[in-house]
Amino acid sequence: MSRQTVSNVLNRPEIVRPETRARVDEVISRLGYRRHAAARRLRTLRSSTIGIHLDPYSGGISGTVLDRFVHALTERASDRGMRMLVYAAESPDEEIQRLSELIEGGEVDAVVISGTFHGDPRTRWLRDKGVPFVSFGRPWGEDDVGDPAHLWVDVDGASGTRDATIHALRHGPRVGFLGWPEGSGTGDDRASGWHQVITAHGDTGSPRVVAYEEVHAARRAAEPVIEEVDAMVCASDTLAFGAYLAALAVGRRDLPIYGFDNTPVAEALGFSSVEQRPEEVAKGVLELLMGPEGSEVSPRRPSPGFAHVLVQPKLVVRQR
Amino acid sequence: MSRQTVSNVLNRPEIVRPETRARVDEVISRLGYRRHAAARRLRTLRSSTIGIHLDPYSGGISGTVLDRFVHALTERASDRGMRMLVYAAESPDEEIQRLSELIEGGEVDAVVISGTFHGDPRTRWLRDKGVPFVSFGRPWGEDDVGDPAHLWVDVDGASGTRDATIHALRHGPRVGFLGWPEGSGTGDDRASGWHQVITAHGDTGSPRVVAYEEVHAARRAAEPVIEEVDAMVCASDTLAFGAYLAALAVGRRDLPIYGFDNTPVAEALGFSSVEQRPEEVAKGVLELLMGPEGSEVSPRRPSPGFAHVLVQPKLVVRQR
DNA sequence: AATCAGCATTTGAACGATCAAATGCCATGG
DNA sequence: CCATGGCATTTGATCGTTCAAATGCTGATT
Repeated sequence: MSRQTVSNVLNRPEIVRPETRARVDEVISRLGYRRHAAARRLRTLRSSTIGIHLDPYSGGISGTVLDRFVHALTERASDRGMRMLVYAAESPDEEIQRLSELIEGGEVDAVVISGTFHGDPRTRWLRDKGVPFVSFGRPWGEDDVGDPAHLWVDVDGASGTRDATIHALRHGPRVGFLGWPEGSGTGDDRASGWHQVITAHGDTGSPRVVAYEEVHAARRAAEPVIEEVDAMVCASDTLAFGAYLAALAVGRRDLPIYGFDNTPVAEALGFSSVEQRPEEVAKGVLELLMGPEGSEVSPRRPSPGFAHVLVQPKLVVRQR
Repeated sequence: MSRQTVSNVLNRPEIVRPETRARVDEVISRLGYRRHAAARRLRTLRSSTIGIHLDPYSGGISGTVLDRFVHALTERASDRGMRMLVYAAESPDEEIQRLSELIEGGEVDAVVISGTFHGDPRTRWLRDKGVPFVSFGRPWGEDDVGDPAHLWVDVDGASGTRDATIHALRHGPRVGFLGWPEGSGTGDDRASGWHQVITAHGDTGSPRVVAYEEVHAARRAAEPVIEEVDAMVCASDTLAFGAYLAALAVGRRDLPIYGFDNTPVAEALGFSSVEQRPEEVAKGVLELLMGPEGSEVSPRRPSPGFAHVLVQPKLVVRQR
């Protein structure tokens, strides 16, 4: 029995005669043989590993979304014979440093980055190096959106707030919006969903207020409008938490509130929230990197139709 | 210039003549050379990688502790020239399956497991295989505690609730405790800290109630006692959240509450909480695996004094 | 001047797998 | 009976690094 036949049984079983294959399989399981990953990597020059950045802990309520995403990705990658290697970096520059160690050392075949912004140096660096990568989050720069060299997966925020707003209108015509200050791609996207539905409904006076991603800032922002609305749609669960406290303070315990991210807090306080579906995002990421079925990172193909995935979020309705 | 000299510059620079070293360094940075990780792993039979399990997302508020721990571990491992590989598994049996792939394939040199329990099959399997591992969390079986073959790092829960209770006594003598049903090592440990302080204080009537780790269960459990206490100490932020809602419901908005884990919710609601200090836990894990300074996983040494690390948590006091 | 110690550097082999090409085997057909 | 083709299996080379041992160099000692 030769090395190569064993190798064939493991990598291309269909070319080995069934009886030979069975014999090899038997010996493999009897001896408990496992092929050595490093030797395989050396020979194939593939690591079958995907790198992913762990954001610095920011302390936010919505931090769980990224963790759920990492988890989902780990599960799905495992199904495709891939491993996930995590790395930490505090700044984009440090991240490029880490990336270059990982890529040039052959430790990862591809990377997943998140929190991309317009003019992100990581994006440029990765593209220049020819490294396969996907970002969780749109680049939010007009030139990049149609660019098939930059693969991305994102959640359709506008669709989420649209659904929330439509549902909120059941409780009355005045549906307020509590969002982030203008200028962030994600924030403006979420605001637009509310705005579309409200204007389509002929409304002009529903209040819109803004606050930074912090519970008490959100509460203060919500207070002036909380008594005059029938429901509040918010850009995040953190903001929704603030709105909840504001409503409580004026005795409107049952004011319908809609958050975003469906965090444990939304569940605990019992307000509705838009679920980002990290599992779907993870699925999209792997499809972009490896194709619909593949078990290795495929070279970037330039078909614009398959460069992006926009996940439809799902409104989770809760009664209080 | 020979291969080996370059290798020496990278691995044992002190044995290379300084001028030669400088020349090699110059060429390395000029060519942007990086050694190929897989080849190194193959030759040394070390992967310089540590595996860590990602728990299935349970939706709890306190899930953030483990994520912070993973993050801290990733940062510190990187400082020591180590990488972190994450894997997912739904059950102990599946986890053993994953572990055996990773270990026997030479993908990891050591693993970190969490949530260990008495008679945990993972522990036994790892020990039988001779795999270096550390658990985050005590095994909670008497025979294992003194066993230097099972390295562990844990947070001193009793110390945390002790600090919280001592602080709570400033607000009055009746300090209640909201914990988990008896039988879990961690839960009983945290309860004991409160109990020690309360009895040392000569108290006999301070109420103790229990609930499962869920906000509304906690709220219902807290309701019957919430009016008769001067403060509440809780075994987790989830429980504390429930106590907070119970206090709010009876108009005791300012009742001092002490949680555990110092999650974003504690910060948002402004109650005190015991911080687990995941960074210290991560530091302890690496010290057990690699020694105080080393840059590779060291063979298990049998000195009982260095088999365990008990991290002192820190009470974060908040005013409302 | 020749020998030797001590250190710096180079050489040959090996880690365990896969790739590409060569070989062996069997049935078929001239 | 031997050549041919097609498929299954084996052989030789290689991936990039480090280990162990050999070699080369320098300066001090005999």
